[in-house]
Amino acid sequence: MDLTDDSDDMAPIPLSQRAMVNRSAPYLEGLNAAQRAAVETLDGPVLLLAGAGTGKTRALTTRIAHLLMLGKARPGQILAVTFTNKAAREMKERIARLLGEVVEGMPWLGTFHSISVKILRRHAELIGNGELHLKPSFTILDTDDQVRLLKQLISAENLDEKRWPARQLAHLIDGWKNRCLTPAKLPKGEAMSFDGWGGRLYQAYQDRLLTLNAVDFGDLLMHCVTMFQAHPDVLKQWQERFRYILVDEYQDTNVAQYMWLRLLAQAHQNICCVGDDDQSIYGWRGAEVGNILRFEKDFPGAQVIRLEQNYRSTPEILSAASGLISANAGRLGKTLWTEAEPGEKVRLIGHWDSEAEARWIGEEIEAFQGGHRAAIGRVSLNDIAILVRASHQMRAFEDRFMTIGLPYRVIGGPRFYERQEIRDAMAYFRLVVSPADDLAFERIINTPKRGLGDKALQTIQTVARQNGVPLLEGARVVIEEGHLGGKGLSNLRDFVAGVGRWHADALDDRENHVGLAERILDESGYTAMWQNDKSPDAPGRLDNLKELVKALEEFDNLQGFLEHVALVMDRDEGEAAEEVSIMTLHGAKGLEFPVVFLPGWEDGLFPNQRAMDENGTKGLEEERRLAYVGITRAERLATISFAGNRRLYGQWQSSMPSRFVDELPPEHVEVLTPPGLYGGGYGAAMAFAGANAGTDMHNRAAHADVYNSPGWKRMQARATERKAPVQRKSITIDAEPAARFAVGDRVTHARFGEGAVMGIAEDTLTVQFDSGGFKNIKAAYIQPIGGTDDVPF
DNA sequence: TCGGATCCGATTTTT
DNA sequence: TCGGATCCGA
Repeated sequence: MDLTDDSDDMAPIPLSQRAMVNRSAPYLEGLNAAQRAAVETLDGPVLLLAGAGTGKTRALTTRIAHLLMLGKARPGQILAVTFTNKAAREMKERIARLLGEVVEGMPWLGTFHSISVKILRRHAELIGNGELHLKPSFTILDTDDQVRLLKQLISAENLDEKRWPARQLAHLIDGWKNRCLTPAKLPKGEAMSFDGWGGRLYQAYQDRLLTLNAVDFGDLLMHCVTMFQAHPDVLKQWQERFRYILVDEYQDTNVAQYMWLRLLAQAHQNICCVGDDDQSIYGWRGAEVGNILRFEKDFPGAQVIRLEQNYRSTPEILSAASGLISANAGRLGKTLWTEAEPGEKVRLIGHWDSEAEARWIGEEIEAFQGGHRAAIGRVSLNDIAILVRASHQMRAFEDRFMTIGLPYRVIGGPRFYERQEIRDAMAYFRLVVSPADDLAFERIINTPKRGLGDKALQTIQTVARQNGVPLLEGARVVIEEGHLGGKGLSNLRDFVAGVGRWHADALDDRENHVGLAERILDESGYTAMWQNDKSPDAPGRLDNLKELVKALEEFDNLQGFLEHVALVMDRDEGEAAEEVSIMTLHGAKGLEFPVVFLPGWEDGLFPNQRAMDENGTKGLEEERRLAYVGITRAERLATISFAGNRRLYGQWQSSMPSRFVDELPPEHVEVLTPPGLYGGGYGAAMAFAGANAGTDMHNRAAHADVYNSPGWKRMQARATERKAPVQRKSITIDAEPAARFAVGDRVTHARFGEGAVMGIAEDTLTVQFDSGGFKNIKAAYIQPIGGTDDVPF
């Protein structure tokens, strides 16, 4: 990447184009009043509250086009931030379309991370710890490398991996960096995390990153913010550059991103944040709804524009979703409306078990294909989505659809660049391009098996450290000085010689990098490793490797490819075939489908038990927003379902319909009679009871009486005689101080059973359950044994 | 060093 | 149930 050339950023729009704008602005036609205001209120802070399906992306991209056309800013002076690469790509395409491909790209339209990288590369030397400084060529560590590095540091401190798992530490560090905090600045309770080792390991980790000239994802944002804070002159330069700032999905910003934005927006104050507090579903990874709620305080004089006309869904779907979300407190409040023709009510159906649920949905989809639903019209499989809360729910559908031969695609599985074989191959390329990449070296030194295990690696590491050189260099010394013997030695010699040879070839301009990549994989024996592998997925992996090599064609050299992959970890989504989409609710955000199935609405699964245990009312509300997101994905028909019994971890568990079912406004919901329950309540009830009796007798939850659940009663009542539904207030559990507990107390939890309190932090208890394992749970969900406190559970 | 046996734990996931 | 991490014997 060229670090100095700004000419592209600053290219003005050709005069002729601007002249055209003065005559007319065709892209403004067809916008409603609110959208138009969102586009034309250009100066000063703007908060755009855009409900689901209200044309937010259109408003946002038109706004950018308008800025350019009016000559308010050149492309290089507009900062537009998204959360995913996909969103950034889509925005670029839309802008190009609006402008008739006038503007050559938007250099500062991208994700928080990709933009931070561009900024950091120009000021890398300002980041450091006094002795060591980052170099502009720094590499970006992904989560996998991050964890491996932490593992090393943990064992270097002689800590037990079991008690202090690297993954958990990585998660903690992420959380700190999300908030631009170092362990020293953490609030009291948190500072002790990882048993007091957190701070020390954090320091060691950051130092190690500097030595490796690497940053992790969290650093990208945090370094930017700290750098801006420490160097006002640099900050000023960037503030002046970005005359207009736009932020998509503002409700998903975390504290670090919020600080980053505030710093950059301070000079011009032309910041337009677009978001929907009702669609904030990423609290668990650091998103702060508070950012959107206090926008007006942060930017005094901010204009708030609401986009409330929905263009996506039928009135029934919209009303059902609105009714549900109204149970949440502290919303900014929007009233979505639509001019769309009435359609079908949201359908609700209960099933005996998860298999029946999958079977029924499969049959429904087949019926659509047969064109049996005139009200909806012809539906292609691509128009249908099944949105689940947890990915383990997907299996039932995959199994069923496989048997009946219904084509489906699972969206969101392991990404292309996260697959083992791809990461291995990438490590080879990384090592060839930068021989000092120790993490890459460690990953592939014994892949394929070269008889170089832990012992050999340790020897190399020791020698490398003694000589102060990278591992590859250390390996050379090991060979020369003969610290290793036998087969390992000769294999190591071949490996080191190979890397040296490929490295030289990579520097040779005449060598084609695609051919080189192929040769690396062949000569190293990596391809052969999978060819000899008998497992059923080996052929697929070989295909993936071929695809990887093919992807290289689009780049000038290996270096450029690696730079791209570190940040843009996306793969092509084959849209060619007719397939039903199966994905998680989180994965469905921002998408829309004519027909949507929402299975698994059972208490414990959705709302998810753990979300409620760990975050109390807050967690429940986030689950409810997730339900809202789910329903609002549907354009014409939404079908919610729940199952009385579900196989979880190989055991049958029965559960009650979700409390969200009770919160749906009855007038917009049609209750369907489950297929197995024709012929009267008794037979059906017996079937249910039988299923319950057959489950684990020791599991108290298994005996929960499905028929006493309000959701179920209501279903029965309405299916037979259309009585007014039993209205139940949703259970709200206020965060309760943990004061009534002390460490060592015996306690009980509705799901996990009995245990002992091991730690207390604010209103959260760490409990070791007799069934094994620690859990962090809000005190409100825990009952002291022998106590009389009434816990609503 | 490597492979098979065994034990453990199990949301959501982008960059 | 199933995938992984870990343990242990050859």
